Amino acid sequence: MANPPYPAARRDARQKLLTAALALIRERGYAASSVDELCARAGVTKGAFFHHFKSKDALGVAAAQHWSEVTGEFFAAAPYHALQDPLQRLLGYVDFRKAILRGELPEFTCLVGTLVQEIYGTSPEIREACADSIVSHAARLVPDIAEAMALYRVQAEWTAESLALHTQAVLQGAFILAKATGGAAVAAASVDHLRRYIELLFAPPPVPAKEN
Amino acid sequence: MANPPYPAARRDARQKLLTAALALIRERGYAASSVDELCARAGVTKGAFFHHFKSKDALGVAAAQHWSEVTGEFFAAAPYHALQDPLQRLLGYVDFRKAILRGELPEFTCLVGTLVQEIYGTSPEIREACADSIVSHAARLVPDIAEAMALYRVQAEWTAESLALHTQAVLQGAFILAKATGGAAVAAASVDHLRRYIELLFAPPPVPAKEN
DNA sequence: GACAACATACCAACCGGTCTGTATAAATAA
DNA sequence: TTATTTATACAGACCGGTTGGTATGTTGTC
Repeated sequence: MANPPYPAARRDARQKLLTAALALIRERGYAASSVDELCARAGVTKGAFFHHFKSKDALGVAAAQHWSEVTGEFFAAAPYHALQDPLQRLLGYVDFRKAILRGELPEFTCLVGTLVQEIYGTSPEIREACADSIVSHAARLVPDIAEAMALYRVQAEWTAESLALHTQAVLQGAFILAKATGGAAVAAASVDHLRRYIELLFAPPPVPAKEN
Repeated sequence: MANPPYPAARRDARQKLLTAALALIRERGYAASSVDELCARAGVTKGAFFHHFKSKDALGVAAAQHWSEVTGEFFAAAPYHALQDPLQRLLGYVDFRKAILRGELPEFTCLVGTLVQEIYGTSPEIREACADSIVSHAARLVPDIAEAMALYRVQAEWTAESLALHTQAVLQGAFILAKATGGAAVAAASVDHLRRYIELLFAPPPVPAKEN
C-alpha cells in the first residue's frame, strides 16, 4: 500500500470505479447500472474499466469484496466494542445499526443485500462474494453472543451463529421495508424489535408476572 | 370477472404475461427480465404485450398488484385462520410461512421484495405498488395481534402494526439470506427466531430462572 | 363495420465488450 | 549517463447484439 510505484493520478481508476460502483449499484441496482454510466460517475473511460475488470460481473465480484473491506473497517472502528459486558456489546451493535439509519436510502442500505437478490440465479461468483460478505460480517458477532450465552447461563435451542445470522436477516428485511415505504422509520422500528428480542433471550424477567 | 366477453384463448395474453412475469422476475430480477423473453415465456408476441401494457414499467406495476391478489387468496385459504386463540393464529401464520419454504428459491421468494429493491429509486409507481402489497399483507395480521395483546394483557411499547411489519422484515431478510447461501435453511432458522420472539412477547416465563 | 385482441416487421438507442493507440515509468543494455 | 526495451495504465473509436417501444396489418366478435 505504501509507496505506490505510480503517481496517484495514474493508479486511481480502479479505486474510483469501485467507489462509484458502491454508490451507483445501491441507487439503481446492478443490472440497471451500465458500464458506461459507471465510468462517467468514476470519471474514467471504458478503456480503464476493462483494463481493471475483465467483465461487468468481475466488477460485481470486486465491488462485493470492496464492500466487505469498507464495512469491515467501519464496524471495527465502532464504539460498542469497548463495552465490557458481551451482551452490551451485542446490544451496542444493534443500537449502532439503528443509529446509522440516517440520510438518503442509498447511504445506509446494504450493497450486497441488493446485489445478491438480483444475481443469485445468474452469477454464482457474485452470489458467493455477497454471501461471504454477509456471513463473515455476521460471524464477527458470534464470539460476543457465545460469551453472553455463557455469562448469562442461557441454555438455548438456538446457536450463537443462528442468532448472528438472524440479526442480518432483520437488517436486510428492514432495508427492504425502508425502500418500499421511502423512509427509515419502519427499519428503525424493526431494529427495535430485534433489540427487544435479544433482551428477552438473555434476560428473562426474574419475577413471575403477577395477576393484574 | 364472470362471463368474459371473449373466448379464453383470445383473452389469455394478459394473464399469461402476468403469470410469466411473476416467475421470471423472481428468477432474474426486473431489469434483467426483458420484454422479449417475457413474451417468449408467456407464449405471446410483443404486439400482445404492448397492447395490454403501455410500457415495461406498467407491467411492473400490474405484476406487483397481481402478486398481491394471488398471495392474498393463497393466505386467505391457509388453515391457521381456523384457530380460536388469536396468538395461535399469529403463530400459525409464522409456522405456515416456514412450512412453505420449499422447492427452488424462486418458488418461495417474494416478488415485491425483490422488485422494490431494484426500482425504488427509479420507478415511484412500481415502488408504491410494492409497498402497498407488503403493507396490506402485514395489515392482515394486525387484528389477530391486537386481539392477542388484549387477551394476554400485553402492555407494550410496541404496536400491533409495528410487530406485523416486523414479521415481514424478518421474512424479507430471510429470503435474502436464502438467496445468498443458496438454500432455505438459514431462512427457516430466522423464522424460528421470529416465532420465539412472538412467544416471548406474549408469554413471559411465569417462574424466575432458577440458579444453575 | 367498429372495435378489441392480437401478430409481424421494424427502429433508434443502448448494451457489454474489443480494438488499436498512446503516455508514462521501471528495467535493461550500451 | 543515456538509449532502448518492456510493461502498465489508461483513452477513445468502434462493433454486433439486444433493448424498450412503435407502426401497420390481420383476425375474430358483437
